[in-house]
Amino acid sequence: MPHLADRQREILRAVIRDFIATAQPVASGALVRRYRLPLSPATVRSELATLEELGLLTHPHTSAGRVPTDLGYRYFIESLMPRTTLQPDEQLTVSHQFQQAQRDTAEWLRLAASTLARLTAEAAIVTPPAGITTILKHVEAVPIHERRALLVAVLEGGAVRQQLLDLDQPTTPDELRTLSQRLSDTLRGSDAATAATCARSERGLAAQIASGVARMLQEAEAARGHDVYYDGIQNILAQPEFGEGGRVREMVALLEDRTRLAELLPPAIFGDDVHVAIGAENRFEPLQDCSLVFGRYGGATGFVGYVGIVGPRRMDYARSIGAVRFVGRLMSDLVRVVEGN
Amino acid sequence: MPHLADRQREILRAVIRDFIATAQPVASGALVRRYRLPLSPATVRSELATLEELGLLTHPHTSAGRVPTDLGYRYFIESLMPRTTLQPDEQLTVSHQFQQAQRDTAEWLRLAASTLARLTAEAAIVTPPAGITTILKHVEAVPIHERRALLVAVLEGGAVRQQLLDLDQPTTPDELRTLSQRLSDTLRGSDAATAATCARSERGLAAQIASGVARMLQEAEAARGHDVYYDGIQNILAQPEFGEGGRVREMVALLEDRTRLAELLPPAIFGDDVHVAIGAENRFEPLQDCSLVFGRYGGATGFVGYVGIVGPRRMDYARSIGAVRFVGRLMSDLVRVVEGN
DNA sequence: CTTGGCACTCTCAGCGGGAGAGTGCTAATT
DNA sequence: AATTAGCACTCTCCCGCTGAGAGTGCCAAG
Repeated sequence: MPHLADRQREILRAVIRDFIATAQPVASGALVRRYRLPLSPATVRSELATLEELGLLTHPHTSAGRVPTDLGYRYFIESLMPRTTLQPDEQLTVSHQFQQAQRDTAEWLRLAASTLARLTAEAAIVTPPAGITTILKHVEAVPIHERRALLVAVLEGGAVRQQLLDLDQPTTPDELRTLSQRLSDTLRGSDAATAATCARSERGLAAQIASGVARMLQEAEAARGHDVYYDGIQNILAQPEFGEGGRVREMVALLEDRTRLAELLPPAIFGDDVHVAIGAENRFEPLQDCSLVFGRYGGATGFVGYVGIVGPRRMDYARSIGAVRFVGRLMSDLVRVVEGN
Repeated sequence: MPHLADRQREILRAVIRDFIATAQPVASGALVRRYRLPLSPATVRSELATLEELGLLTHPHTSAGRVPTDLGYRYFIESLMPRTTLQPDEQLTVSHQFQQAQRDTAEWLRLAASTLARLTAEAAIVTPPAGITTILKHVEAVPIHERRALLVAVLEGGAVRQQLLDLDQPTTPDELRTLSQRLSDTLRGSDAATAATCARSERGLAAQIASGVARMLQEAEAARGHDVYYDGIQNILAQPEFGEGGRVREMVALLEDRTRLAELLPPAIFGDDVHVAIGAENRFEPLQDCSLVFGRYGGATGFVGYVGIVGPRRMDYARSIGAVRFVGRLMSDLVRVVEGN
């Protein structure tokens, strides 16, 4: 990261601000006018040339204004940007909505995605908390008729999975109830492998139910890859840089392909704080013109999920980072509540 | 609906086929060449003029080819289009996927949307089966710690809702189990109102749980409006007629606004068969350039949901209708299975 | 080091013209 | 009476041109 004089920092900041606001290359004259710089356009021009040599800005063509490079944005984020939080009233509204949505895992994941999309005016992505969805807390067999039952598994963290089971032998509701109570106690705390082992040591109906549970847990593990929530595609379409051209379609295709999408957020988060990948810094070819702002959330016991947004490089990073951080924190709180602390 | 001579029908069919395939106005010469008509372009031109007078075709401008009107498409669908079904191998693949996804309501709704989007290359919309989600089949209180429990309600049709409950008094797992068993028996078959009445006749912990159930059922009723699944937005972006311009954004905004979206499909289905709304036939302003193909699905007991697609007016109606019909039938089968017949 | 001045470059919108595609009409043909 | 060939006419689309405008880069003066 190059070292800059104060005046250069000031000018770089102004260029990026302006470009974020207008999506147009920024001219020396416009900078002087709009930011009341006590300098002449010529002086600003020479500073701009220096910043360009340092790799922080570019030129679309000879006689156009300046545009930030990935490195320029990076510098901006690291050392020029104020650390902002959401407005108190926004915070209040959002956390209020979250409190109302505790009830249902799927519901609050969807809420998180739509809230984030609205707050940032970008596309938002949320993955469910992993780990939480693969350990059994309780199982129940609900009779449908004498040869069929609905198996309902409550997982650590409150997620619920269900599966129909055709029973080998006719069974009364009472039998089923007793049996599922015993199995629920036996299987509590199991993951898929443990449940499968247990199923082998049982026989008859009990074995059938236990292996049904094992299958559900296994599916729950496998489903993690497909289970991704997104919202705010319209916000991407509203960006002038994505207005036309086939690029948008590829981006949307990526967002709609949950299997690929699930791989987008997780990598490369070390610390606990929000992470930013600018332009070419992310590995996904269709997103080379985009930036990602993402973080992880989760409880004390290490069940973590990811939450983030995708938008143009030219993005209000201060606000985006603030929003992702805030929503991530709210989600962590909720996970902790569900974990029972 | 005007009456047409055989030759006119033939020509109209050819025009619509061609326009669906190419998205370009269709010229008389091109028709003769491509469809090997035993006529001269001049003859075809005069027939085209007749069809235009009848309101089945239009002209973008004087020296351009013909384009179908809404009425033209309507005539095509009613009397020119072959009734087609999906290829046997497609049917097999799709129904196989559906069988694997029985387990989870949310999962198969999502699957239905993505399957339909893939089959038709349009955007797909699916609503959950209503009714099914508002009558209780079973309730279970899972202890989290002594003052907190997770209430899990299994609804008719196998949907599951859940809610955290802070208990007024410390309770042992065994107490909780006994209690929830009794309440499950009492409340089976209730809707929100009945459960609320029952809650008033109980006291202490039982009252708390019962009113929790009532609240969940009520929320389930309210949530129906928000609970819509869509997929295939990328397919809309791929259509040449929607390539640019702000119209697409409005369309996507409509799809992403679940509250409005939920109102899109239900109206005006009388019979059991698939319904088509062409262009201005639907009430939604941003969708005036689109057609909807939608149907309802459901079980014998009258729990119905809607399933459909949105695409450009210029759409392969035969295939779309076939796909919607097929997926709708599969979903009806699944609902019936879950209902226990 | 800063600044005014100036030449130079590049984009963009607008204009005109020519090619091409396609129609509509009319008169000839079957 | 229906069909067809011929032809004039219309409209779009593409191409190249041009002038205006915006903005830079450089240089020489302050």
